[in-house]
Amino acid sequence: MPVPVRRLAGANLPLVRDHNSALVLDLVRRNGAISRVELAAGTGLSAQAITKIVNRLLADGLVTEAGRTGATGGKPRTLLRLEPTARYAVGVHLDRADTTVVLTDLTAHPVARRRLPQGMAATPEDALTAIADAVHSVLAEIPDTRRLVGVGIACPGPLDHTTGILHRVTGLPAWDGFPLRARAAGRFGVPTVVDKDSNAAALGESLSAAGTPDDFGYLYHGQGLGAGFVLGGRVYRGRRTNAGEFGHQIMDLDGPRCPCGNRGCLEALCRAALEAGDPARAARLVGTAAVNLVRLLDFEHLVLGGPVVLADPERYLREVTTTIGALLPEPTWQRVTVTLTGARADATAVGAAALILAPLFDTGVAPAASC
Amino acid sequence: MPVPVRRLAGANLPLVRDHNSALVLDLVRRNGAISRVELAAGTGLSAQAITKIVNRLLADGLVTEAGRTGATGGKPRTLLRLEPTARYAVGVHLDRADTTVVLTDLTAHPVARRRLPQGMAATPEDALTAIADAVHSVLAEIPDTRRLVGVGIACPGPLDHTTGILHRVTGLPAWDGFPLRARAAGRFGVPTVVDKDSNAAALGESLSAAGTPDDFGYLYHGQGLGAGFVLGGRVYRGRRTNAGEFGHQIMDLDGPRCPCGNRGCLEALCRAALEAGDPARAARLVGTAAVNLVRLLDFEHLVLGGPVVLADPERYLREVTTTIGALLPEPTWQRVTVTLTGARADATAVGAAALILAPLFDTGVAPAASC
DNA sequence: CCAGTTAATCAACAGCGTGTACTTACGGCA
DNA sequence: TGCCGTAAGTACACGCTGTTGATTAACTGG
Repeated sequence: MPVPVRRLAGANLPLVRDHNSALVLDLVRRNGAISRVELAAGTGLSAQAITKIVNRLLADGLVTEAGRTGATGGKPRTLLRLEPTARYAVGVHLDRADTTVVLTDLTAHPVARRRLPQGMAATPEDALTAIADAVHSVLAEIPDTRRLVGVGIACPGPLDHTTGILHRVTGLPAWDGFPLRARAAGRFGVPTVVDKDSNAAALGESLSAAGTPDDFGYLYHGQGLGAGFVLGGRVYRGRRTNAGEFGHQIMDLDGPRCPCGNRGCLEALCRAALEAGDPARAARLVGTAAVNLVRLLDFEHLVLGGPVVLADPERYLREVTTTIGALLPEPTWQRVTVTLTGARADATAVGAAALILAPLFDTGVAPAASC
Repeated sequence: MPVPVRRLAGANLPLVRDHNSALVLDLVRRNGAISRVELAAGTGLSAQAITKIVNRLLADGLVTEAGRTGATGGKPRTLLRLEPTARYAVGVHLDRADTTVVLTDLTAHPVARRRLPQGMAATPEDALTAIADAVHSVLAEIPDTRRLVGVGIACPGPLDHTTGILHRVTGLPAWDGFPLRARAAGRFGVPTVVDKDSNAAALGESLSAAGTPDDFGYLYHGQGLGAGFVLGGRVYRGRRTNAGEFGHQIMDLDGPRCPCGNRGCLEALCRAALEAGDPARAARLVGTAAVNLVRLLDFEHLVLGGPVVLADPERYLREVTTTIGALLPEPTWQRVTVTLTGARADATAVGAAALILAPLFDTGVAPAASC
């Protein structure tokens, strides 16, 4: 039988329910405290439907009633909030030199944290063992282990997010082809997801920062340079999870050779600047590449993170911001805002946890940006 | 009352129906001819649901039964096809120097075509009058005017797709702030949509070419250089319809000044190459910028269009392809395919019609790319 | 204390896909 | 020619969704 091209996407009643529940939960999350009336207006659903949905969420303990608004001549509105302790997620940032494990609550706020000296220099199995220990250690903070939604793992690419298999991680042949997701899931016994570090960090920013827009780019400057894109409120990974290859953007046709074989890659230029003791110039180069990015994807918001950024965050931010301001014309473009990642050094680990939390607020059915 | 952040997205029964109908219609479109069994497998819906949905589509005349497959020991499958004449759309490519108007059927194939000497050099009202005449002229080809879904208009940016208002079109102050969508809709009396030329062309490729993937980039090389992105089967426009600003990608930090004020913009480099009588070099420059694009968005497919490309399509295609091959490493990247736009000179006008047809195959509720 | 107003809920209902059972339509074989 | 096995496609009752229309809850103001 010829296999149809499109993957399953038929909608039925349970799916409608889950979608609307997630939609309401997402609205509660974004607004901090919100009334049923506003939920109805924000979703387009009737007040009656909101009542039913909220009752389900209350029964599940996901939201709680928290005070009421000042009345304006009628019954005051009851405010609803997320119950942070209703669910937890573990985020693992598996990096080259070390590993960070965090436990976050439903609001993606970290409540426990472990740092492991083992990174990807260790063998996969050794690293997994150390991670498993740390995961079990942080889980002691949870009142009821059943509240754990799952474990998210962020690590350097390339990798395949759908299968959770790592590919050719630079300089780490032992991890090439390692089925990280399957192995980790087997150890933890809970849903496990693997994603690129920059994707995770971007999603983490989306979930943990309050007013994060639906479209923005996360720029990670560490040993390498990567980017994570949130488009329409979701991580955009591309077909092979290769999206966000920021470091090898060709910025200078006659530039210096990069180990990748090409000339004038952003990463090669930045490295040269850093080795020359000029981090400000590296930041300006990233700013220039960011301008290209803004022009391509119409971003109005960028988030900066990673060790190089955090070495002197304010200066890095300043250099990037002024570069963008200098290279973009006034009219529309000037709306672009640039911020530093909220979770600082733990941003990627928190983002890894966000990989697990995000589906609670988005069941995979979303509105279009069409006419 | 504080307005909730998120726009309406609550799902109810009618929406489920429309979504599933569009989903089925999309599967029929993509596969050319497909059986109910395959529709069930492809959507995840039960055979009974497919029966109901297909019956609705048959009643509406959108699909027709067309033969059956060879039986394999049981009842043979009945094949379903789109009925091309069931719906029509008009596409208008309003360009600087001239205007192209096409009428397409449901499959986005052009069935009538008019070329107008008036472009955006004319006053908006004069141009609209000429367009309106052409639109009424092509509508004579339709058996029943009620089958017209609407009119799509593609023109150079910047513009706002949601409002249909043009902004600061370079060198055409008369059009600045012109509410094209509203004015055109008033004249035609049918749904009207306005979008950037490159966005329209990209969507047109998505709808008219058979095996177009869900994610690809359309590169337009004409008077300027623009790009249109189809991500997850939909045009990605960004918040202000500014996505796809490809011409002012900075490719050479020490390059020549561009009229935009910066140095080394792709457009400036290409223009210099063309003026030097070296179109091959221009194509290679575009190829280099395309490599950056592929790395950022993980594209496995690119489509080339626009006058400069079509001046010598095969050579342009060859130069771009070889450049990409030279700059991308073997392993994963090498899957990238590059093609020429199918509709050639009318590609943008056909794409404008596709803006109207696309919602028939996608109601705005779509699957996620999540775990 | 009651009228006016707004929030939230209760109750009956329409319509979606689903599950079970049935009909249709073909090939194979006697 | 007729029967059987197989697979496609359909009827019908059902569960569950959000919706519409009426009702109750909770506050302000006179």
